[in-house]
Amino acid sequence: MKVRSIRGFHDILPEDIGRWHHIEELAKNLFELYGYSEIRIPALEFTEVFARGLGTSSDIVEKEMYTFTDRDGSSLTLRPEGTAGVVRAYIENSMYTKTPQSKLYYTGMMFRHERPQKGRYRGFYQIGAELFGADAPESDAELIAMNHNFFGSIGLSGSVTLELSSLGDGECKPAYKSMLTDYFNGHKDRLCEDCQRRLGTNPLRILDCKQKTCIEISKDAPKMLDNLCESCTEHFGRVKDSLDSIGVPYEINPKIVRGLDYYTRTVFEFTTDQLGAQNAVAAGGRYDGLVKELGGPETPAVGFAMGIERIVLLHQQVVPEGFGRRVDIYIAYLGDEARNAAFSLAHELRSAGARVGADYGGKSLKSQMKRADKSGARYTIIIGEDELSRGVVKLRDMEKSSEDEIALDLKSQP
RNA sequence: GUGCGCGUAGCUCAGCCUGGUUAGAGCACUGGGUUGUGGCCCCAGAGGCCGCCGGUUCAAGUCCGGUCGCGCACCCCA
Repeated sequence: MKVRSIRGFHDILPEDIGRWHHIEELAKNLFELYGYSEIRIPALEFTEVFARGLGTSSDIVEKEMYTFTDRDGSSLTLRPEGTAGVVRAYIENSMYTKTPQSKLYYTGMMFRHERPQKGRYRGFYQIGAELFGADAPESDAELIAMNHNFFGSIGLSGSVTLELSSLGDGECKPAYKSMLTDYFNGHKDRLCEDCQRRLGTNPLRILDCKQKTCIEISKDAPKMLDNLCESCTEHFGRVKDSLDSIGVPYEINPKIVRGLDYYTRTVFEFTTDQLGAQNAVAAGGRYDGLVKELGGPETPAVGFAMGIERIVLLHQQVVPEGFGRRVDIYIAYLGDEARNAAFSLAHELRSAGARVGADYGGKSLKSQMKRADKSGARYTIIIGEDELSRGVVKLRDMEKSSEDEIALDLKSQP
């Protein structure tokens, strides 16, 4: 029996890594442009960090966490998302005493024990950013704009849609929730099985149900956006105005339901219709209560996370070519003496900064040329006995199929 | 956790319905056609517990049952 990887976990192979690097580099550079710094935090935390952070009724905490007992009996969990751990680090390192605002970004693998499907893995990568200590709506807008610009920078503006809503704050959110529960209770017998259950757990999700009768019932349900308190209405209005003022397009979707319990006020998702059932490629929002919930001072915060696999998948569809790794020069040789020369020359060229490919397998020149072709090298240097005795090598331009002889030691810069 | 689909060469798949010689193709790989020149073409070669276990049968890649694995969808979510 061969060894194999765990279900839902996958390898990212060399042929794909160029695209990953491209996407990750653009994200990091962009985030730093906005003043964010990277923070690296553990993949493993005390279970409590997530249980308290995400809310015990959320599906993630209820049934999707990789939780196990450590040798001393404490309960540990592999992070299912990034925010709770960043908040823990923010509190533990008293970052609120250092600067009035903290702008942090992170990247790494997250773990959720779900049934895998297209664009969904049990071990998957996210890049996320969190802004602590800012309660102004313009901060929400700036963060969203940063996310929007990221999609622009990797050429996916046309493939994603920004959906925006507000969930209300500590006051109007619970009030709306009970209003909604009352409403759906009145139609309970007509709701689907799932929705009857949701009524008890999270009535907001009923609004997102795909069953025909549930959709019908939802049509006349009270809307969160009509029931925001005065300050939340004003906050949401200013978020929209700010986005308008810099031309970031969005669609209001009052049915956005985030999976984590900690969100307040602004929530948003960048969605696509090109990835099957997994339509969210990035999502986030404001979470003003979380820092306090985890034992820190009352601190407003807003953040988001992007699913890298999903973005890579989408990027592959939109920009299919051009991310293979290449070498600049391939060195082919004939004979033992020439092999020594090839070995030294490869070393020299690499010292000079060229990406050089060569294999010393003693294969035929034809075979070496094939490998040179596959390696994507623009030039192939051919060292034969003949040339060696004259102190020259052949430089073949693989695109033009032309050859020149150049001196072995004074390499002209190709 | 639920439903549906699929497991045959490194990869993509045909063959299964209607059981019957040595299980096929394309791509990739190796060698040759060209004593030292890539892509296109031609020739040859190598590469298979037909996922696994059991059942039916004279005979199973093919039919049946189970099991494991994978995929998609639901739930939920990045």
